[in-house]
Amino acid sequence: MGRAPCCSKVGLHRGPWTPREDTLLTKYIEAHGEGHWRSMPKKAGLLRCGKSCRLRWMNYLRPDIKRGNITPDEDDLIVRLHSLLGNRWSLIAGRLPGRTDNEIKNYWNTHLSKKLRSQGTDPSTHKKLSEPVVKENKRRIKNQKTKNNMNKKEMAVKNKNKTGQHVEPLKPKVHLPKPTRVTSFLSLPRNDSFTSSTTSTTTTSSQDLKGGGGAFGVNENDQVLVHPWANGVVFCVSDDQDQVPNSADDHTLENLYEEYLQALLKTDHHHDHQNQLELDSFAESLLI
DNA sequence: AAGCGTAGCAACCGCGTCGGA
DNA sequence: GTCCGACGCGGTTGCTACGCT
Repeated sequence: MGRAPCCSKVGLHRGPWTPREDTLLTKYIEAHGEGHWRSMPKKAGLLRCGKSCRLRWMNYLRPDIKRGNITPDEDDLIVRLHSLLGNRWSLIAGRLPGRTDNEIKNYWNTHLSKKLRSQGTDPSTHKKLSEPVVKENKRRIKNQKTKNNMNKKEMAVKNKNKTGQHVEPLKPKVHLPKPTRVTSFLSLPRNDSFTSSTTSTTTTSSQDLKGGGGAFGVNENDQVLVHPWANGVVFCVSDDQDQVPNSADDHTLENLYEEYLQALLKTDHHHDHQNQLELDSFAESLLI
């Protein structure tokens, strides 16, 4: 089935957001909450399409967004999660509170893929390359052809407006969400966004719940412990074997990853065929 | 100093999926 | 069961900053 563009381009602003637009969007969402992106621009007095508003909010204006450099721990976790999940940026971002999928995707494309290549690892397969590739980036040549004639002063002004606000680099503080009890396996939320599942400041729409997953274990009351950062991986099969970290103080990112990996590959030493089936099943669970 | 090439990242685009009518 | 609006995701593009020659 054909699909119409998300919005009419006629009369709508495009390109970098102005501080005024940011303010309008922020105030509207603070007053009315997220969601209803399609109708939001009009109600908020913005000449933007809903998609653009959503993107701006999700990737830049959200109050819980963590700005600043990716830490080595985060860096390492991204690489490892990518080896498990592939280019599922939203899932990876869901494990890095305060980071957005766009940010992680950009970071991967600009830093990590090159870093892995320089280390002799294929960034897409995470397997060793026969020859390390140091240089890449073919597309830039094309971009040069599109460069305009704007002078330095104009460029500086435009770039300043691009972000609309000064952002202090913050030292990221990685923390884990607490488990959430739900009563049914079938009702497990699948939520990419850690924040939307662990805070009450924003409304969680049904669409929000479609996106992610949670680590869960079944207790004797047939309840489930959900960890939004673990996306469907079973961590606790009984109360006695509860390996779920309760706070960031208890576990480092390394431990988090190890548990994640162990749960994922817990049958690693069993039959390959069975193991593959379980991995396939896990992969499917990510897609549900 | 000027031009060129690259890095970095915000924003856009198109498609897939979900859920209600 | 079908249609369609809305949303979310991943890939890609556009633009500025900056380093190198």
